[in-house]
Parts: sequence; structure tokens; C-alpha cells
Amino acid sequence: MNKGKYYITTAIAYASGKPHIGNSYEIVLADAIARYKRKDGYDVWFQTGTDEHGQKIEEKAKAAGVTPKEYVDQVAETIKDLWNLMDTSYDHFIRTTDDYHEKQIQKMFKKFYDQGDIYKSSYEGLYCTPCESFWTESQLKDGKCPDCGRDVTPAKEEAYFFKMSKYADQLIEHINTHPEFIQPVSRKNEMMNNFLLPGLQDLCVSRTSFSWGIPVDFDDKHVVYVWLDALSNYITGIGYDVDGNCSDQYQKLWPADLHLIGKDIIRFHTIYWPIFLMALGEPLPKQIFGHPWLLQGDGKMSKSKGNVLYADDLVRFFGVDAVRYFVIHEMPFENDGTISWELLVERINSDLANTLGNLVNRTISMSNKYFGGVVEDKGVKEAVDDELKSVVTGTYAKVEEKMDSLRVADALTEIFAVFKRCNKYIDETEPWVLAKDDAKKDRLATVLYNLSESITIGASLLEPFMPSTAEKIAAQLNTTLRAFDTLGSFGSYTNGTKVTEQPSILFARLDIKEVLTQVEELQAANQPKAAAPEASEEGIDVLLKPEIEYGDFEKLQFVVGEIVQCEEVPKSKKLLCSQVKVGNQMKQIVSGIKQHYSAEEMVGKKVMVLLNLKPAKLAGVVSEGMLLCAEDEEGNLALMTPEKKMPAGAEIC
RNA sequence: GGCGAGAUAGCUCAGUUGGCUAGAGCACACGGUUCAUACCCGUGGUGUCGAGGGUUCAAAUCCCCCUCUCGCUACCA
Repeated sequence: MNKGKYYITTAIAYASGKPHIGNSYEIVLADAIARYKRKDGYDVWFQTGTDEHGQKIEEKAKAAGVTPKEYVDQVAETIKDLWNLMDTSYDHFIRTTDDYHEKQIQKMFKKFYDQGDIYKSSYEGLYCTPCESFWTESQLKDGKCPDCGRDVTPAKEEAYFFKMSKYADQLIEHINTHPEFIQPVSRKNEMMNNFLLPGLQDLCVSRTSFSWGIPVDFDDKHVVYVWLDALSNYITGIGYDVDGNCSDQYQKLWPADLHLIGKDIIRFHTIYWPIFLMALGEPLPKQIFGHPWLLQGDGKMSKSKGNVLYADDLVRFFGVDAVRYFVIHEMPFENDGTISWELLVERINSDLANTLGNLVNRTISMSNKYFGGVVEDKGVKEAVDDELKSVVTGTYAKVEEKMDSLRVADALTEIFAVFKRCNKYIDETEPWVLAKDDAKKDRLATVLYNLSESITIGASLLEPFMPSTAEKIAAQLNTTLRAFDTLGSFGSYTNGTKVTEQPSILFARLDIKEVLTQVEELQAANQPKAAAPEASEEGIDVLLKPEIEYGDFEKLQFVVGEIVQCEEVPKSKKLLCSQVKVGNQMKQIVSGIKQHYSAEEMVGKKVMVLLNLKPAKLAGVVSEGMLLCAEDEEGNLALMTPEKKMPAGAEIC
């Protein structure tokens, strides 16, 4: 039974380091869907890979004393190992440093340039000196600054831009006529309201500030910037060719049926990627699902704390299938899920050890105890059997419905309903009571047959989610896993089958205290490594600004200021308004740091102030300077304070 | 500030087009059972369905308003 092709992709992982469990979640989810569709009769192609260009990788490689290529070769292997460890069944692993990919990106870039979709301009667009603002061409009003109407001058770094606005209407039309295109639907509104309807800005698609990227072949100062390079993997990986010599595989597989991605990159997948495809004249993917995140419950993950969860550590503790089960089960459709050692242990004990593992174990034990391991239906039916059978044979349809709407966690829950029903059935039929009465031997045999059959069906449904567990169950029952299209009927388990004599424990119950003790040891072992200077610090993508003269620097007046009063700016989410003592005068300064500092804790701090900045109004409040902060990639802020005691007003130079 | 989503049992959440005593899982308590990994089965909630008002024979479910939370976005000098 062939239901046609099904092309599914994950986002490609950025090859700057080892992905933590939050990042490994996606590949497992994709794998569950891919395996399910395959078993469901689709001709599945499942592609994943790595995004290997960019300044961050260039810098990390430099720090490690290797070439960028050597660096990504190593990381790509690490990622592949991890994906394999998670038992994922991808068909193709693309790397953006693969020859065929790079070649097509260059051709694509040229094609876009030739057809006028890409134009050369400068990074951050055009500068309005009085307003101190950068603008892109599409933002200008009559070629002038949209704020003050004065002339703008080009900024420094030259770059190529893609004219997004050209295709905006076409994309809006597509999104409106294809309600299933963006999932979950709530994301659709965000894209429409925040980007498409207000007017799309052009996207910078090249860089000159670093060189680890695919060179623009007709302008070799430039390398192709991330999104055009990375997104295109979905077509280059299956044989797309810009000149029209696409592979048969491409003809068959494109458009993709599902791009599975994290919710943070929905914008790139639902706006830029479709527009690139329109510019190429290719059809758009059928569906893009921005899944939620799996977050760590007990405080933020941080490398310095040594508490980052990695899939391989979890697998070492719990086994692959337990980890697969957890991440799929804990991730509903729209809300972020939570992961912690405690929750893992809870789920594993309750669902895997108690409900599933114990069921298989008790069933097989009874067959051995009462019939020497032989399972045979003696045809002694009772009314209770019917309900069991209807639940078991009806489950595939329910699972199918959940999977069709990408409710993977719910699908898994439906499958476990089978195992729960089996446990209940044992209680209802009380096999140990039947065993005491010779006249009921045949009834007992039928009960055990029904259980073995039900478990086989349940295991067959479970296969895409927990492949090796499903196999183990089948092996213990000395049978094989079934195809989905047979699961609507009951009774295929071969009469007279002899089950294994010594059923092994599928999932051992875990003691949370013991696990946590071991976790502490693990974290202690990780800590020294993580705490090692420099090595643990993530390289930050530093975009170099044009060189300035000392004279430029001298214009800036930095001083130490003491915050004597601070309050929240009404109606603003991020702004705090501080009264800052600078020498013998006071300045009112508004800063966007409310989410990192409370008004109370600001008071008394000595901070670095840019004093001679032109006053401006923020949320209606005048600000006469700027408090300087360091900011990391996650947007965490830290005020710059003097390292020794300094009076308010002291010059910083 | 703009747009959107949400507020239901201790916890995580279901509740379709308004309709009988508001549900599930987990946790907890009690009872049953013993084949099994101290497991399984059953029973248990007085839940102001965020607050207030309205429409209706009838609202968690529709309308108004309020409070709070979250997402995206802008601002964040």
C-alpha cells in the first residue's frame, strides 16, 4: 500500500558545538513522524543536517587552532553521532559545506542578482545623520528619511540585499489561501501582523566582515549570509539545480510535506524561505510546523553550572527509548514542555516501568506459569473481552488522527491507553483465580491469548516512537511487529506460540534519590571542564564596525554616574528612568533594562554613563544620556561599574 | 506602545457549533488484589471554571468591562 511520497526535514543544526537536549528534541520528533509515515505506507524521505558557515564558527575554529573546515568536520561528526545515538532514521544528512550545495547557492545568488531580486547596497542601509538612524531603501519616503524628511547617506559596509517586498503580496495570498501552511495557526497571525502587513523589509544576504561562507562568485569580497545559504538545504539536499537539471529525486520529493523547525525560526521559514522559492519559481512547502521548546525546569541551563542536559547523558541513565518517550510525551502542541531529572524519573516509573514494562512482564510470567509459555486461544469468550478488543482495534484510527494533525504527544497517549486497558483486563478476568479451577483452564488460555494479542498490537503502534522497545516486546512474545493496516482486526497472534521463558525487565523502576546522587557526580565531573577559562565561553558573532579616528572617540564623554533615584517608566515594559548624579549636576536617563534590574536595586549603583548624547524622548520621558551595559547573545544585560571606588563624575577615558 | 493567545482540581492540561450531577493524566488518601518491576484495579475533591456585569429556559462555553500571565513585535540613546 503506497500512499505517495512524504518529504520531511528538520532545521539543520548550527555546527558551532554539541547540541543540548532542547536541540535534540526536534530530531526525535521528526524521526517519530518519519517512522510513522513510513510504516503508514508513505514513501518517506527524511533529511537533516548541519549549518556550517558563519563568523562564530570561524572564530571558534581559530580559538581551537584549526581551520573552519576541520572544526565543522568534527562538530558534524559529533552531531551525527548524537542523532544516531537517538536512533533516528534520517535518509540524508546534508552539510552546507557539501560541494553540491555550495555550487547551487552560488548559482542561486547569481540568478537572483540577474533577475533583479538582489541588489547591492550597504549594510544597515542608509544613514540619517540628524536622526542617527539607519534605514533600508524600502523604508524611505521619497528617498528621504521617513522621520525627518532630510537626506540620507549610505552607510559603510557594503552588502547585497534581497527585495522581499516584491513578493510580499504573493506570499500573503498564499498564506491566506492555505490555512495549514503555518502551524500552529497562532504563529500565522504573528507573521502577518508583525511583518507582512506592515511591509516587509529587504533582507541582507551577504557579508564582507568574515570569510567563512560561500563566496559570491561575481564579487569575491562577499560571502552569502546565513539564511539564503541555510534554508536552501531543503532543495539542494535532494538534487535541485538552478539551471533546471534537477534530479529525479527532486522532481519526486519537492515540495516538502513538512518542515519541522523550532518556533524561534518560524519567521525565516514562513517568510524568507517561501519568497526565495517564489523567486526561483519553485512551489512552496506544504507545511511548516514551529514546535515549542523543551525547557529545563529547575533553573536555567548554563554551562558554568554544569547542569546542561545532553541527550547522550540522559541516554546513559535511562536508555534511548525512555528519552525518546519523554521528549515526545512532554511536548504538547503549542506550549513549551519541561524537562528535569525528577520529571524523567517520574514519567519512566509511572508509564514505562509500571504501565508498560510490568504489563508485558506479568503477562509473559503468567503464560509461563500456567501453560509452560504456550499461548493459545481456546475460544472461551466472555463479554469483558469485547471491550478490550474494541479499545485495542480502535486505537490505530485514533493515533492516525492525532498524527495527521501533528499531535504526536497525544498519539503516544492513545497508544498507552491500550496498555492501561490491558492492565484493567487482567484485573477484570483475574487469571490467578481462573488458574485455581481446572474447569477454567481454557478460559484462562483465552485471556492470556487476548493479552498477548493486545500487547502485540500496542507494540506495533509504538514502533515509530520507541523502535527498540517495540522489537523487544515482540521478541519476548516470540512474534513480529505488525503493519498498521492489519491493526483493525484482532486475533492474528499465532496460536500455540511459545513466549520467552525469562522475560527481561523492559524498564527498571528508578529511585529518584539514587538518580540525583549520580547526577551530582556527573555534574561535578562536568564542572571543571565547563569552568575552564575561555573554552567554555560561547563565541559571539561580532560584527565589526568601520574603523574610527581617535578624534571620533574623543567626542564621546564617558563619566561615572551615581544613581540616586530610579523608577519605572509608566506604560513601558522595559524602561527605567534614573536620576543620575554626575559630579555636581543631575541627569535624567532612561534605559531599557527593567527586565534585568529592578528600580530599587539600581539606586546607589555607580555606573558608566555616556554624558553628551543628544537628549531624546523615550516613551514620552526625556533622557539625557545613556547607561552602558554589556549584553550577551541571550539579551542578558550587565551594567558597567568601576572596578575600584570612584566618585560620581570621574571621567572615563 | 501595537497585534495575538490564555486564565478550569495540588501539578500539567481536555472541554467541539452554549444543554443533563465540569472531565483526563500525575501526585495524594483509602479500599481491593497478588500473576507481575511494592505492581495493577477501584473509590475519593467542598474545584467561587481569574473578577464583575449582560444575553438566554440554560454559559467554563456568546457579549461588555476589569485584573493578571504568556507569545510575537516596537521602543530599549
